[in-house]
Amino acid sequence: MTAVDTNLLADLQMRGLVNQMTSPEDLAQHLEQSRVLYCGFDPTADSLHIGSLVPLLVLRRFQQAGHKPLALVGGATGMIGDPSFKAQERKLNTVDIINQWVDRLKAQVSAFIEFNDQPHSAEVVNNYDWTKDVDVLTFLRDVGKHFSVSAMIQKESVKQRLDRDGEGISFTEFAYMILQSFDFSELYKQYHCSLQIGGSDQWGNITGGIDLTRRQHRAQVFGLTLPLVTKSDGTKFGKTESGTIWLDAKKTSQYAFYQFWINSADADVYQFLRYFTFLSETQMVAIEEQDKAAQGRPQAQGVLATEVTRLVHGEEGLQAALRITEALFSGQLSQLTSGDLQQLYLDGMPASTTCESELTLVQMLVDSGLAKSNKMAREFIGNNAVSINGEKVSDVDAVFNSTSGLHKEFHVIKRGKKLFHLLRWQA
RNA sequence: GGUGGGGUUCCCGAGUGGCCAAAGGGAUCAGACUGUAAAUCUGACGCGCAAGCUUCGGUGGUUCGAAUCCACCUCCCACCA
Repeated sequence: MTAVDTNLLADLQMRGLVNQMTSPEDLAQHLEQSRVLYCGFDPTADSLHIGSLVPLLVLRRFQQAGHKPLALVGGATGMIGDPSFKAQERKLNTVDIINQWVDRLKAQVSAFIEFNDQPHSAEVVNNYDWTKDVDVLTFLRDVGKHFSVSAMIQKESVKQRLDRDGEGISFTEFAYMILQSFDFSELYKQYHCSLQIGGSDQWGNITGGIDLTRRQHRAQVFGLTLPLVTKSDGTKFGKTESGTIWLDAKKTSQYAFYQFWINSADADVYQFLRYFTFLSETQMVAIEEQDKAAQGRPQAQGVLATEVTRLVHGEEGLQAALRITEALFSGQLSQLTSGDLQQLYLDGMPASTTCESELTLVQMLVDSGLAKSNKMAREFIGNNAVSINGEKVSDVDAVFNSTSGLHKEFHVIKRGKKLFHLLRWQA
């Protein structure tokens, strides 16, 4: 029997990672032995985003404490679409696309949990495997019969949708809850899985699964939900001006990822350390104390960005992000060597190459995506928001060519305080 | 299938023949102040240097002129069956 860390629940609570759980005392006792738990991830895009980071890391926390995590990829549920707390019915994606996404998610999810020869080695499962061959009649008789529609419409997760004027819900989405419940029951049967974790919006779906498992297998299983990550200013966590922060480095570079965390607000950063890092409570308290005592910029954002970037992108990814950050925010651009700039290019700094012999500043801004239109580009220049290689440029008609660049090859374009682009002239 | 109500610029939401590129709010962006914060203040926020051009679910029509009127289509919602 694997040794189990019985402090796990206390640690999760200290971190604020417990939103709700079913029968807390029984669960605490249940977790005194190594158990199997699962969390589902639906393929709603070709990558997970940082919204899934909390559950992924909690799976890891459970595994470190000696439990066996199952990462469920929703090949079946992803075809339906979870209506929980969604304001509108969603468009269905094609089967082909969903299947591609399933493969990507499998790979992504695997990076957060350990696969080894231990009894609590992680596994990735796909609910399509046990759903695809269930025919409608069997499903309705064996599964659907256990659900009461009047109970289902009482669930908070769909209630507001039903109450909301101008919106409705299709039977397809309404049935999602049943599918997810079936997963839990099935995983209990196959793996003796006795705990499901998920975001707070999953409470209704999880309790549905607990009920079904009890009815089908006369077994007590548990649910635990994690808090929704919120920001103190009320804006949505995980979005920036440039969009969603993805876990896939091809969609959000390590540098952009690192930058996201370093821009965390003071009011949020200490909570984020608890959510997203594995630092001990003493370490985190020490950081907070020191920041309070010190004047000026706190260190917490740096610690957070470093820890999370390393968790998601590994040591190499972190170093790449740090090199770019260092060069852009604390170094003198003009002192970078040609090699340094090459490295930034390789590290994934936003960059492009041009073959033109010369370009106006306006064109450079638009081509690099730093300005959406010529008009905006002009406005930025007029506002004194643009600099090239560290020098402010306020001339709307400015023109550049390769010889005006660093090492006759590179222009570092900066718009505003934080957005950079590396333009490289093709020889 | 029937009846009624809707689809406005990123979002919410005004606008029911010209004064409408379209109120207001939110989000977002830039500048100042700062710590690559917060708060605050200023400005921008369809495209175009401009003249002007392209938008209000789609297509056609009425009109000197349409987001606004008409026809058809399409999608959504509610109720009834």
